Amino acid sequence: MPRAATTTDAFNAVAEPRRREILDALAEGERPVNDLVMLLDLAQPQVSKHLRVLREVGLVVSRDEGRQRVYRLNGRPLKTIYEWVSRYERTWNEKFAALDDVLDDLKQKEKPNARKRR
Amino acid sequence: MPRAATTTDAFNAVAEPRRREILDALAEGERPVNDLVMLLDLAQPQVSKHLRVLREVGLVVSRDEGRQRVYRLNGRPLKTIYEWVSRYERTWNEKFAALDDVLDDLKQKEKPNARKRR
DNA sequence: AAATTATATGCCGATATAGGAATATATCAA
DNA sequence: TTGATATATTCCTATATCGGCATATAATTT
Repeated sequence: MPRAATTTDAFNAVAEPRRREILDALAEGERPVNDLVMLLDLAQPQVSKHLRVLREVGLVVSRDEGRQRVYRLNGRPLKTIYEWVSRYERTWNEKFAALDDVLDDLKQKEKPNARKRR
Repeated sequence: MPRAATTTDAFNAVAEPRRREILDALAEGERPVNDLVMLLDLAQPQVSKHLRVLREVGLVVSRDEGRQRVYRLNGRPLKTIYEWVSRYERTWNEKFAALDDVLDDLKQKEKPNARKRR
């Protein structure tokens, strides 16, 4: 069984750094494909392919404008990632870590035989 | 050129749902491999393999305890993901969106020929 | 109609998966 | 020492990917 398709979800789509760059560029405003090509210094077909993946997971939407196709960001699917990773904020944030220590101490007073984590 | 290795960074390591499950389990406290095997209902070799990937990107560390190997979470590498995805919070958060609208209006008063996004 | 511009798709090749099964290694128990 | 337990590694196979290149499609201009 190979890896899950890049179009499976936002997690997989966004694991590719070029696609994150594309999203970053679109965060400043919608753009036609060729703008992205020049901005990111990528070959046009690769940009179109990356955009296809991003569209399939709903991270971008497009609109035709003459012979250009203008792509626009839709960050909504990133919410899933944000929500998952947010739960871990305490593991690198010192303030949270300090708070956890206090809470651990309180718990230990309640049940003296509980063992401490972290 | 194939996809970037799963061990390239946290983005790639965490794109696999089983590995997220493992991290979720470890978030509650360190555990030996077999605990994870039973908890997640996965085959032992697959768990070991997933743990290897997680270790290579620094998301877990291990400690030997008798014949068990106890794994502990290190969320630090997730910070990169958090920081990247946080920049997009406004794209799904209504409050931010409303704020952006206000800011857009203010900008339009300054330069009347600026065009509006979103 | 022909040429130009903008974008998408198709084909190719190399490669790193993920799971399954078997096996290796290492520690502990009898 | 033998057996049991805990974990890691190896071999297997199928497949999706990424980039490069060529080409298809579609709209616009001359």
